Amino acid sequence: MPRATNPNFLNGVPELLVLRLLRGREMYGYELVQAIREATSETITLGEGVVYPVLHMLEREGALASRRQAVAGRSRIYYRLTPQGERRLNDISQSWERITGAIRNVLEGPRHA
Amino acid sequence: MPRATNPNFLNGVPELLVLRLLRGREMYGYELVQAIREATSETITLGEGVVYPVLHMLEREGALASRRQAVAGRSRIYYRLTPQGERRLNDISQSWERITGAIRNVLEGPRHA
DNA sequence: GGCTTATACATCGAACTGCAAGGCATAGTC
DNA sequence: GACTATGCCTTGCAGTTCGATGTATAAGCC
Repeated sequence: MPRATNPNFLNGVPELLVLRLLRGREMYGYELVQAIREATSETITLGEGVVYPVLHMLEREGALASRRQAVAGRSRIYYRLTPQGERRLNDISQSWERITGAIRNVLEGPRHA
Repeated sequence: MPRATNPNFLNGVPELLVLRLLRGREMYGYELVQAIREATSETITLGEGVVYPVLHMLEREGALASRRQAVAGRSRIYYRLTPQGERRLNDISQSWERITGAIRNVLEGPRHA
């Protein structure tokens, strides 16, 4: 019998952060790398080697749409959330809270009235 | 220059849960598998294939000590936290809270006064 | 007696992340 | 003309986690 499974658990935090930061305003990859560092006060630093593959994957799956723009001789690719991407963000956020909530409960102890 | 790195990030949740549950009372592997399921209200289910290797690794590194005991024809291996294991638990817990706190901040948005 | 389920240990291969490193190109600065 | 910052990208490695599988005993059921 197949085991009940936690769908990969806590992975996908980079994906979660990227989706969340793209909610509301479009950004390009390099910008996201720095935004993540700032938004987490240096706690989380994702390299380009993490962010770009995530962006490509999310676009391939329809969660993001992109737009090319030249700026001062440089070519930026701006990404924005699609409706599907917003749904995805909501799903992952919820899942994230369920799981970290469960862990938090365990850490805080069985009962500390 | 070497990139600043987040030390493996969010992995090691099984380890964290095992250490936490062993704080205070000793348990054996099979018991831990179920305790984790119950303590998280079925949110997190770790198979034996996850728990046993973690136990072996933690013992090998001195965070756990074990004791064999026969119960009703079955042989159980009880694990308990060593002082080193307690330190390890504290470190990981702190790190866990720093990181999930940072993520929570991002999820909640830049400012929602 | 024969079947299934629960207890209890264990290992292995596959899959997936995430990371560091590196590569390419332009623009600005000293 | 060398170095840094910006901006894109890919690849190989290492570490986790997962699911499946294996072994053995005990207990319940028909």
